[in-house]
Amino acid sequence: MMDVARLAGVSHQTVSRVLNNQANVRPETRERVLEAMRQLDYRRNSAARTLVTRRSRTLGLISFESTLFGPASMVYQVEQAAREAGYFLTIASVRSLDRRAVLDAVDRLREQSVEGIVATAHMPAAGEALAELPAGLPIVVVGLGAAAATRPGGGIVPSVATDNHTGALLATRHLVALGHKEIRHLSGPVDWPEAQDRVAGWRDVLTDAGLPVGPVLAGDWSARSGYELGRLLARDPDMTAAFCANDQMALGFARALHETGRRVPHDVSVVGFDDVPEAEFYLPPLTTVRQDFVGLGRRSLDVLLAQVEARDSGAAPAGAVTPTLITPELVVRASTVAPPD
Amino acid sequence: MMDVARLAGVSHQTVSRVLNNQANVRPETRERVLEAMRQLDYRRNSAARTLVTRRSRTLGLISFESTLFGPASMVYQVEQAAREAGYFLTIASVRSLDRRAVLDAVDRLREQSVEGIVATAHMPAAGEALAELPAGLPIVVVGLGAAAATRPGGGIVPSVATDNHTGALLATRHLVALGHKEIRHLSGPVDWPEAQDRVAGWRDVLTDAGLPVGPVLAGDWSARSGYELGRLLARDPDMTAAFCANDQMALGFARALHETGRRVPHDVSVVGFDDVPEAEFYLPPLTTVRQDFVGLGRRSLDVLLAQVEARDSGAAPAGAVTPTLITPELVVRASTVAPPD
DNA sequence: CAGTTAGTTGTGAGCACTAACAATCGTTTC
DNA sequence: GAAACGATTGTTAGTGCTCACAACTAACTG
Repeated sequence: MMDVARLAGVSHQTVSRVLNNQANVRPETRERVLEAMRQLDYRRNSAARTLVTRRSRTLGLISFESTLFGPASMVYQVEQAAREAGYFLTIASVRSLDRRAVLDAVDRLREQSVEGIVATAHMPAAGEALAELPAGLPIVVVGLGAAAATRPGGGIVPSVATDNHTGALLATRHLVALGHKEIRHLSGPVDWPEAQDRVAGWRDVLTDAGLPVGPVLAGDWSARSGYELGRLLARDPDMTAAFCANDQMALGFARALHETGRRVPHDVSVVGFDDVPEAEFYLPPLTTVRQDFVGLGRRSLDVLLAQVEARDSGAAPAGAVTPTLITPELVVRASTVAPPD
Repeated sequence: MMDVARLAGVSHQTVSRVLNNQANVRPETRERVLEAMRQLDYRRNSAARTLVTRRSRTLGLISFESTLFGPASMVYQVEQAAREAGYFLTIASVRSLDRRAVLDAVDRLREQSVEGIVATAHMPAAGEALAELPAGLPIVVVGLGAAAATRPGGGIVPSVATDNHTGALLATRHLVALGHKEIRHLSGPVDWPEAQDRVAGWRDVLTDAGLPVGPVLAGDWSARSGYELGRLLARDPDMTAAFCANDQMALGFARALHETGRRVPHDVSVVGFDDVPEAEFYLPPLTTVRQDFVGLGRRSLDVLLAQVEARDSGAAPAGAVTPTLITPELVVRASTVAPPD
């Protein structure tokens, strides 16, 4: 910085002013400084800046180590939104979602002095861990949904999620409307709030319609788990439709049905959840519930930045923040038809 | 830090020594300091540390904004490897792979004073952009493969990639061995080195076997592009097999064949590339070439850290680094059989 | 018992930057 | 024409940490 100042014939403070786009610098001086910067290929040392301003302009992302479409797109959405707001993004991935792993990740990010954290970590253990955090640290949890966690201060951990309950409603009602009576559900891991909300939505529709509610078979979001549950369920002669907790499980499920001689959709209708880009090209093309992952990412960053800025301007942290829910949308394709006869 | 020192009754320097696990601190003093840290929930200010040591202990990842399985798993692999080596990871995603976008991303990372960059950016424009970087900045490109870029200093941009040529060889030979004569190829975007290498492998096998080499149909890695090319190719009555540039394209391709009444694998055999977790559950389960994404991520970080450490210890940067290639593996499933009659 | 040594702890400077204040200059106002 | 003002630029201090070096302590040597 001194070098730039010397070359431009000004003081380092003027260089700083130019760097931060402050007013009150004569245009020609500004130009001289910019030219000097260009010549020296200067770029500011953000460590020094962070040190003195006490603002790192960095956000942290805690991401469950998953290559599923949802979490993966979240990374990019959040980074892009962060960049547009002038923040850097550091990531901390976690292999498992137990309390310890999540707290470790938070610690790593805190050491980096991030100004806020986006956590795409869903299990209750994760929620609890996050609730334990120092009250000052802005955070938003993606996907916690209705199961919002309360923090020691009494506030709620702000969260943004797809309205999974409504999504499940949409999917199940669609099957009911087609005339199905025996509608099964392949759920995600029972301790994930997302999975729970989808189970609840499915159950609510069946109960309202006076239809039998079968046992819930839980998988782990993977196609393999859908396949394995499918092999089990294929023995159930009454089933004419199934709502799967995500598209991958639906894929595995359809494959298992196919192997056991039951055709999709003629014998069994299948609905997924997510609408991954491939779902349209499955055989048959999958009816599914589309989540707005782009909106989820953007919205969560909005919520986070609101906290960051509130803290920065010394405002009291907003009290009870209600969880933000984003409504998903049913996409009807070829995997669902009326039941046979 | 001063607070900790005061509480433990030592100087700030002793606290620093404990913090950095330096020797020559009496065990009981160390314990006292650690206890004080715990009591105050102290964590070091990494900005100050970076400022004085001139080492940020942060690496940067430039990632093409893609939710494909490969790029997505790379993020986690790299983060994990970085963490284990004691580095933080900052990400900069790019929407498009033109020179400008890539250079912007590099700039953002440099402003963060990252010590090295992993770029999962593949197009020649990206390669060129990276080749222009200041010689001092450690970098590794994932996926550039044989098309290594040279830097102004004369060195080669170090790269780690799947051996795509060999992968294509494996896939195509498999089809030839089954007795196919008319083997088509659906490639990725022609300007991606990965796509080019796969095209070359396919062509080499056909030429060696004296089989006809049809036109190359280029897609964009998406299932949709596979589908669209499939609609076109379905009119080709001679075709009995196709090698697709990735699994998603293979999926779309199979769907198009199905729609036009040609059965996979009975009428047309299909091979993919990647072995995404779902490939095993496609209908039919997909024969494909498995890429070792875990190895790719780890290996690229090894290569990067070697440079970072060399620079740190003042060693001359290694001269001509040969690109590291990781050999993929053929996974035979149900989508390939001998041609009809 | 002085002199050396190794182990441990403390002191001062400086990293690159910004905030706060001080100084300069030309212009306006009365 | 002096005082006041606003715009621009400069000076100083301080951010939390590590490095280099200094200082102290206890043990050992001749």
